[in-house]
Amino acid sequence: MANMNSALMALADPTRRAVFECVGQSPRSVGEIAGGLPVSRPAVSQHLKVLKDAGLVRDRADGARRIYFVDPKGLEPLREWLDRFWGDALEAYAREIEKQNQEKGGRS
Amino acid sequence: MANMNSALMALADPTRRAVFECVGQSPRSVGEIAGGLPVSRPAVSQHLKVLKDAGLVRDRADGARRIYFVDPKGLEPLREWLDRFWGDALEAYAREIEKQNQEKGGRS
DNA sequence: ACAGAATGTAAGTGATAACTTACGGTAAGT
DNA sequence: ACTTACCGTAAGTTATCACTTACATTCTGT
Repeated sequence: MANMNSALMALADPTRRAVFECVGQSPRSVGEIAGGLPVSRPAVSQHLKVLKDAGLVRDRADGARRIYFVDPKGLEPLREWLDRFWGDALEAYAREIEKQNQEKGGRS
Repeated sequence: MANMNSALMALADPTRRAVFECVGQSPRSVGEIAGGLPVSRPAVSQHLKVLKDAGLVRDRADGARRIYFVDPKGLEPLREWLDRFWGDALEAYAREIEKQNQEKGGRS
């Protein structure tokens, strides 16, 4: 998929986000990632599959191992959505606070 | 809570994100929000509670109605995390691609 | 005071997701 | 060729989540 929805769903789970951040520090194998987390290796493998389907990570072969590394492109849709929403939210919030102040001052 | 984890979990659900974006366009009541979505009004109420606990929206009384509006502060932790991770990811990705090119060129 | 509107909450249900163990497949070393 | 290491996937279980209907509460207007 690799759209914003799949990226958000993938990053929502704390364990999976820990996997993502671990891979973000430096490219690592599945066993290395699982070694630093309180879950089994297959669990990490499944998390990596979700992250890969979301376009957040990619992998390459290294002998019998598989090295995973982050793909910044996967974060781009999320960044764009957040930036756009951020601007609108700031404006709307300013208008809302102004409205509340008017209500306070204008009451009988 | 109002940390990054709760914000991500709250925004992961498509319906709840639709509620969030609807409120983001302009402050609205619960009934107005539910009118534009294919779910019941109590469902919207529950989604708003999650968004409120995550610090993403706030509400004010308006007679018998409740007007909900976005709070940009709720998005701030998520923005900071994403910006920081974005920079690291770009560097790491550049190193990774460089390494892959070296492997290609350096093979016997 | 009463009727109606708007909302929050409780209870129950179906689906989904995260995790485990068990198994199959591929690559490296002896 | 055989063993070992590393990984992905299937099957099953448990918990959580999103949704619905039913009910309680608060506010407004008559």
